[in-house]
Amino acid sequence: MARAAGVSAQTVSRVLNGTGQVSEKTRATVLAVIEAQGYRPNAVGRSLRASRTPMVGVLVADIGNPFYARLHRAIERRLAGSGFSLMLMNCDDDALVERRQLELLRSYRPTGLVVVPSVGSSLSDGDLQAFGHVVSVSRVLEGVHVPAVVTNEREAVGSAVEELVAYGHSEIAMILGPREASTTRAREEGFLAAVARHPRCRGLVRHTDGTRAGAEVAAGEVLDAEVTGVVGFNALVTEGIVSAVLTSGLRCPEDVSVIGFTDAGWMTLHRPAISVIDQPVEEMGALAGQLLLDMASGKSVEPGPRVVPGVLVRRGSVAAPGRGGK
Amino acid sequence: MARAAGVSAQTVSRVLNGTGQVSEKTRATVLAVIEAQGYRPNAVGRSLRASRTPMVGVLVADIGNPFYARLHRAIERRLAGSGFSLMLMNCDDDALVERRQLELLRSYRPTGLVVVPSVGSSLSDGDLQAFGHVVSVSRVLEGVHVPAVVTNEREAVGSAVEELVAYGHSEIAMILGPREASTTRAREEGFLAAVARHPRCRGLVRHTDGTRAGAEVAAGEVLDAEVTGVVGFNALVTEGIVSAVLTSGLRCPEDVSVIGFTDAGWMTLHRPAISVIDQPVEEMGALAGQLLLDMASGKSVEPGPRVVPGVLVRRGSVAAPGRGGK
DNA sequence: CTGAAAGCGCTTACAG
DNA sequence: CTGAAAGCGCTTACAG
Repeated sequence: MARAAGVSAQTVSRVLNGTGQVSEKTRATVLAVIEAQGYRPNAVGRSLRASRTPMVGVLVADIGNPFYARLHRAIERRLAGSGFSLMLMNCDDDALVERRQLELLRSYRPTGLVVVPSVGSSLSDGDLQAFGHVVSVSRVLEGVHVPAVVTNEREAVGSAVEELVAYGHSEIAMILGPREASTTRAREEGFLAAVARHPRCRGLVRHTDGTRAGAEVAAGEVLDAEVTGVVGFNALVTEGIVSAVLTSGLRCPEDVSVIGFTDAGWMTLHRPAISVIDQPVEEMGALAGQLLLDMASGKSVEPGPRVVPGVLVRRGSVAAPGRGGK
Repeated sequence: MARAAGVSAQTVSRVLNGTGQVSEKTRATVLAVIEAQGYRPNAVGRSLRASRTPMVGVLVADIGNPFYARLHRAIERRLAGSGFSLMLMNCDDDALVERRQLELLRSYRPTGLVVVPSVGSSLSDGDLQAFGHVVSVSRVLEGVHVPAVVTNEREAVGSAVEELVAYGHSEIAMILGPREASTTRAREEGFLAAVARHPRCRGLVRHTDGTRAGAEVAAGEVLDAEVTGVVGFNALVTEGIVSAVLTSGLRCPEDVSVIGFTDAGWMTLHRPAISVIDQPVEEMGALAGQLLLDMASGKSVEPGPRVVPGVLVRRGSVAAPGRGGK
């Protein structure tokens, strides 16, 4: 390349990076040759020299979950034009796979990492410091000091409980995810705290593996227990709840009210449309991307959570409890 | 690292790669120091030397579409343990973004590329040869000679038509995606060919932008035209069709039968459950990964399509046409 | 069995 | 304004 233009490699480098002084004539020649040859600078050489790759790893628990797909897209959008590329990795919510994926990522010397820790993740500050800049999203790692982007889980779930109570429900349940997930604990606490605010109200809680099938079983049991309102842990669990309502022969919302967590396309398609606590995924991804850009540009960024509000979207799946009530 | 173990860099290299001869004693020392330091070889240095990065780019049209998320996961699974990492990129079905993403990817000198071309993609053989090994999936690029993994679109859509005809439908429609997509053309041909096999059958076809909103409008028009059976182009379009059926006040399957294309979780949740032509996404991803591994290992791989069968999954959304029929 | 030398493509001082 | 030199971390011959 440099030879074809009749100049040295570092002159090409100067033209490409806009550093140092280059005569207008030389610059034009170099740019012409670049164009003619379809030359593209080798990012590997550049990274070796810089000892950092302009790449941000994104490790999520389950790429099949639309929430994470939307999150990836939002981060990508925020980082567009910054020169960073994204390397998306999936760990199937397996702590061992997570560790293996991070090892692989680390070998590329990335500039940063956005991580949604797996359930039962054993990641420590020590593991993460090799990544330079780390932001965690949605789930929080115990004892790890990195900036985190999270939803106001407790308040958001609380607003779902208040909605059910306002409609007159007193026997309500929440179908949760795995005990080990920080989101499960936060949403459970929010649920129980909100229920406790209403003396006549009784709250039932079930933990599941977070799959549709698991949630369906748990929801079936809860419905047998004469509950009239059910809150879902996430979109998949909400699928399981709706499925259980259908197979139990109960009607929604006449017999059972349902509120989901995290919006999904099918929720507006279902009859009744499913009311839901929606998480601002785009905002969360953009914020995570911004935090990473700040850190990468040397700004000091405090560790700890950035809380983003979940919002109750009212549709048709909540009504006054009528089950056995007439 | 090498210094800490009291050996030269290339001895460490030999231990790490299992090449050449290393005494058992030296090997043990080196491994101990690697372990103690948490040393991880720098993939960048290795790639620079090899002039190829052990990385496979995966460029999809829309990461928010669960089909592509499942595809990515299947490719990842097939490539697990091969030493290749995946770099997932999204182009939002925009040919310009696609080109930009590929430029970025190219700067990393990846070993291969799996691409689902964007609608209206202008990619040529010339653009793609910089990637060494390329496999296209789902959509096919006109005039580009690479191995491709595709569904038997025509036959699969044909089987949906046959199903409707077998139930007695004669006025049927298909809501398609964008004209420029190869999948649209193939599915349209399959639809029209199957309809043509039945003289009493009339087939109506509508092109859309492939979004739920666009499909909803088109499906609404088609339902006004007294069609009794509708076939969807993909999962999102099928959402639009189901939504249009709901808002039109018609009942499925009593008034209108619906068959989707590409399975999605909500389809079993909807009442009636939606019958669908399912694509074997896992198989497609595994095959794409396999083709790439074959090419990377120097096997000669013929360009051209590998056809994988779509399968009709019968659920509850098809019945005999009753609309105005009694 | 092990090390010194060279080079992958780039950028950062340093000379001129 | 431009180039020769050095070095990022690795691996591939080549000596010993």
